Amino acid sequence: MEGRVSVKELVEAEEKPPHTCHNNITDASQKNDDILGSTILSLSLNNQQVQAHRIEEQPAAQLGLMRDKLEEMKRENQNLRAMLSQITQHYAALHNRLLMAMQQRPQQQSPLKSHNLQEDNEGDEEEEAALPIRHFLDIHEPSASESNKSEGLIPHRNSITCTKPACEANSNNNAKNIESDQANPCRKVRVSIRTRSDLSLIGDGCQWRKYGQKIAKGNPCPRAYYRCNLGTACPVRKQVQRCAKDKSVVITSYEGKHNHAVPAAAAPVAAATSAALNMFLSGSTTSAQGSTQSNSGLLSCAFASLSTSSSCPTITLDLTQPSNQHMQFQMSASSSHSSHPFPFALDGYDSSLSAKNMSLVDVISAALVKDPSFKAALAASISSFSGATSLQR
DNA sequence: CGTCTTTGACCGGCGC
DNA sequence: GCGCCGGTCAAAGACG
Repeated sequence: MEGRVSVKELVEAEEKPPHTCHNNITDASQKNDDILGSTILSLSLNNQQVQAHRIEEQPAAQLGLMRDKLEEMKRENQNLRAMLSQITQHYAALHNRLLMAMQQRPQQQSPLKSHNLQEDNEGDEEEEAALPIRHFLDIHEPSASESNKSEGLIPHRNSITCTKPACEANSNNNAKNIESDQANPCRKVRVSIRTRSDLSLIGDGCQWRKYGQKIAKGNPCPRAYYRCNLGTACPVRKQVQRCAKDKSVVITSYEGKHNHAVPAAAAPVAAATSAALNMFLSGSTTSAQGSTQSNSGLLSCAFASLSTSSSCPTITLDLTQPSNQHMQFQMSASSSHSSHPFPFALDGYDSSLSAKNMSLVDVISAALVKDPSFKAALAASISSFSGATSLQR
């Protein structure tokens, strides 16, 4: 049924600006209207044919079937319209917040002033609501030493966070970093995908250029560094390393968001990572106003326990769990002891897929197609994750 | 010859 | 201040 909005379309829509998303759903709604029209037309044509040929058997049953289909499509149309209005509302709210943030930004040009301002305004909800970007920059507290060493994951450094008095002396350097990171805030969150594969590099549809390799401490397997080779100066980077504990497990970590159109083959992975980043960002802004939906208590607790050794937030999609035929979805802060499985399981996901050396695209596509709630759960968990991070402040 | 990979050097952050 | 470590750079080599 070409008028229906597929999971892939929704995922792609997530990456696009709200107005594009709006247009997509409007288009889909229009498509459904068209289909409704053509169905009614074919229904009447069928009726004419039925009358013309005087077919006595089955017309009633056939008519009833088509009426059912019509009703189903009407319901779907209503759902789409509801989604459309919801997205319109969300877009308006986000747009307002963006405008507020833009208005406030000129006041924080001096980083030292900004830092002091942050301290001075603790508890001032109105002020915090107006500074979503700084919220995002401040919530990440890297800890280089306590990283996810057992899994071969490394913390992402954040030169912005300034918690030590000595750090204030370097506020000029931090100013540069703040500027650069505001220009590229997407590198704050890492999306890590664990898959079981014999291949050294799992295809994900994108074109990568290797720019380095290191043997990290605590893991004899080398870690390879890749940079996205599509588009000009694409900020997306990826790290590939085998798990120290289980060498059949490949950990692929993505950082950043593509600044160009990704090939269709890479869309599922790009969408998963991009959606994670987008929702982390939007969740962060939402949490600034204290209205984050904290619908994942376990997850919030998991992150809340990280307050002492928090580091680069990592969203882990574990596609290696063969035991329960579920896809494990967890979020961590690059700290093995503090990462807890997220209580979401994707029913029907065949974990044997990953054992067949499928590409990440295949695995994630399968996951997204088999259960659309996967994406919804991803969104919800990220929202609560970012909500929890702001609560730590 | 152009592109990609390899690999040692370098840089910056962090802990002691 | 020093050493460790993760991340990045860039020259050299490999490959088609």
